[in-house]
This record gives sequence, structure tokens and C-alpha cells, in this order.
Amino acid sequence: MVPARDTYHHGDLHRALVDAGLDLARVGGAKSVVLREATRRTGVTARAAYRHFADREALVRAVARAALDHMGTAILAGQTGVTDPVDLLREVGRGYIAFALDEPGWFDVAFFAVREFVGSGSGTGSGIGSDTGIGSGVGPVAPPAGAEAAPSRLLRSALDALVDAGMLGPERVLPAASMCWSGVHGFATLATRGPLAGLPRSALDAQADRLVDDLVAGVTR
Amino acid sequence: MVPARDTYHHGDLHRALVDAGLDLARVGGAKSVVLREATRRTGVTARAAYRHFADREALVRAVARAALDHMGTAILAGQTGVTDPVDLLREVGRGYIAFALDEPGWFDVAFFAVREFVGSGSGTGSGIGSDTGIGSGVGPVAPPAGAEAAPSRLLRSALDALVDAGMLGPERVLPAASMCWSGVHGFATLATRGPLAGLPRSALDAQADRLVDDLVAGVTR
DNA sequence: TGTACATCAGTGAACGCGCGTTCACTGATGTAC
DNA sequence: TGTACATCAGTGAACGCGCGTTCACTGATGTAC
Repeated sequence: MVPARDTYHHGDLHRALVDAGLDLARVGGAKSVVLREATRRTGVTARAAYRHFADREALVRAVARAALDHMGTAILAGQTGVTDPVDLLREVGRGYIAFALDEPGWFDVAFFAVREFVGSGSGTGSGIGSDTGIGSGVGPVAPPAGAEAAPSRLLRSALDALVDAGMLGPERVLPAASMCWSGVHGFATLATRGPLAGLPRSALDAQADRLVDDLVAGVTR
Repeated sequence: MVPARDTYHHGDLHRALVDAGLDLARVGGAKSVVLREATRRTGVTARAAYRHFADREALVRAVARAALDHMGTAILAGQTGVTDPVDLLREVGRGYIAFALDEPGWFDVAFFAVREFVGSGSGTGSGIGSDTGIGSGVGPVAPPAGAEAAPSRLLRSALDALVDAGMLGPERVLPAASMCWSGVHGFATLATRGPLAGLPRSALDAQADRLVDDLVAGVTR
């Protein structure tokens, strides 16, 4: 299981720990990203992790970012060959939910990692960081750091394409984004860790398709 | 803090522990419902809890049920005096989100309590139990145990009222429920423990109102 | 080209924490006769 | 009405767990001269 190292120095321990964290998160979500276990799997002392991450939370954040990247990539892959802007938007929704159902652990760590829920008082920032911004409703949105294919960016792109096609008023982009994101995120959450969790996959897929169609119809109406 | 008991027998330890659990959940969500702390606050030995709950999970489930009751009650309260079916639906959506923003800890425990997310394989049941059923899409739905004012029931009632008013086809009830529930739940989740968590309350409220209006428009279109 | 030395990436053992849970037990309560 | 006794609701101490984190340390690497 543990690849025995022949060198004292690991080479790329940072990446190796994130990869191990992804494996852990895949099976058990954010709470399963255990620092000791990640180092164990990497064949390294627990202490070694602190050379690369300030604490466990920093590791979990890195894993969350990586999971979000995977999500973006998966959604993007579902869009290949699609040019019609309406279909493009539909694929964002389908891809978002499909990823959550296919990889509930990664979906979990991507969105439920650090901030278990916002406690009392106002938060320090804007949550997870790399997938924020859409729908903040105040002027041009700063691009998220690094994540080119972040789900929220893909959603935004699809909506922009609708605007270009004359199928959506520019002033409707933000509300539309809000409705679409809330809709698919809510369904994904209800289906992976909520009351819908027990339903068979086929039923969830059918419901998801209908939901996405309704959302798209609501937006392009 | 701890009310000193004068009797050896507590009286209603079951309820007292759930109440203590609600206090804990209110501040820190599901993960803060700690059995030992609940007994401490009740002025009772940790062991005593096992006379009333099989294990910690059973306690958390009871707290989740109580929190869901509070949620239903809050939504119901927001509907007082409202008779127009469209407004009725709107109030369900507003109330759902408002409760999540007002009581993120209770919202958390109500929906994210036991099943952190559905692990590998098919689940044993249908999730949280008392708020399931809408949108399962197969015939008449068994009434949830006890929770008369469960949020999903209030949503269903509002949609039924729209049907009675001739504003919604009966075959559209389930899809509409799916879209509404997903929409408000998603927004509530993004706002309390997701990327929208850092936004000021006023911005969230404004966005929520717009979202609910859009959802209602999408349903009654 | 060789050597001194600063720098960096690891080691291995240990600590304290708070938790859920279990042990054998005792104090209070209510019912049968 | 009093007493024996089953039943139930608590006690108090302890256990083991696995975690995140810290200690002083050593092995490997690369750069200056």
C-alpha cells in the first residue's frame, strides 16, 4: 500500500499529501481527510506534513480546491461538442449534479470542508474562496484564483453565451445564476446528504434532468 | 448554569437532554451536539443518557427532529394571515431561507445531522426520515411521523393550493416541489456553509427574495 | 575541484485532549399481598 | 396499613481511541569561496 521511499527526501510531498487527502475525501468526505492517515499513506511521519501545511485545516483546504478542480473538469468534459447556448447551460446543471452523485465525497469536501457553517457574527471572507463571486451583485466580479474551470465560472460563461445569443437580458444574468446555482446545489445536497439520499440513482437522475430542464426554462423564458 | 437537582430522579431527562442538545446545536450545528456536554448541562452523569438514548447518534437524531419542528413552526408563523396561494408559496420559500439564516445551527442539525453524506452503496432508508417524500414520484406519499408542520409538508400544501386555484396542473406538483425545495435549500446551504457565507445579511436577504420570486414565477408560469 | 556550512526536509517518540462508551453498583419508586 | 421486593433511573470512576500537534533532533542538499 505504502510505496516505500528509497530517498530521504520525498520529492513532492505537498502534492502527495493532497493526493492522499483526495483519496480519503473520496470515500468519506471532508471529515475523512485525516492528517495522520494522509501521511501514513504517503509513507511519511505525521510531523512531515507540517513542513508543507500550517495545520490540518490548510491541508483540507488544499484538498477542497483540488476536488473543485476535478468538478470543473468533469463539467467541462460534459460540454464537449455542445455549442447551442441553451444546451451549454443544461450541461452545466447536469454535470454539476452528476458530479455530486458520482463523487459525493469530493462534492462534500469541495463545499463543506472548512466552514462547517457560518457561526455567529460576520464571516471573515467569502467562504471557500475559489468558487465565489457569482451573484454577489456588485459590479464586475474578481476572477477566482487559479480555478479556470470552476463550476461557477462555467455557469457564468453559459449565461453570458445566452446573453450573446439574445436569449437573456444582461440584467438577468445575476438572478439567473443565483437560481441555477441554488437549484442544482440544493438538489445535489438533498440527494447526497439530505432526505433524498436513499433514493435509487435512476430516480435521482430522472428527477435531476427534469429539474435542470425546469431551471433552464425558467431562465430563458 | 447547571440547575442543581434536589431529587435523585430527574423527571424528564429525555426532554432535558434534547433541549440541551438544541442549545448546543444552535451555536455549533450538528457536530456540537456532544453527549457528555448535554449531560453536563443537565446536571447528570454521562452514563445517565444511555437510559434514554441508545447512543450519541440517537440523541442527535432527536435533536434534528426537534430542530425541524422549530423550522416548520417558524415557516408556518410567517404564513399567518396569508390566503393567496401564490403568496402562500412565496412565504414557504422566504421562511425556509430566513430560518436557515436566522438559525444556521438548527438548520445544520436538521439536515446534516446523521448521514454526513451517503457513503458507498445504497442507503438503508430515505435519509432524515421526518421530512422526506416530496418528489419521490411514486404514488401517494406516506405521511412523515409526527411532524405536522414539516417544511416539506408546508411546501406541498402551498402547491396543492395552487392546484385548487387552477394555477398549477396537478402533474406539475412534483416537479414544482423539486424545483422549489432544491432552490431554497441550495441557497440556504450556499449562504450558511458555502461560498456565499461571507456576504452581509442584507445582501443575502435581497438575493433570497429575488430567488424566491423567480422560483414562484417559474412554477406558476 | 574540494570543502565548510547554511538550509531545508525529514525522523521518532511523546503529550494532552475530549470524546463515546462500559463497569458494577446504589438510591428512589411503585405494586402485590 | 405495613412490608417485601421487583423495577427503574440514576452514580462515579475508568478505559481505550485516534486525533492534532510539539519536542529536540538528524539526514540530505546546494551554494560560496
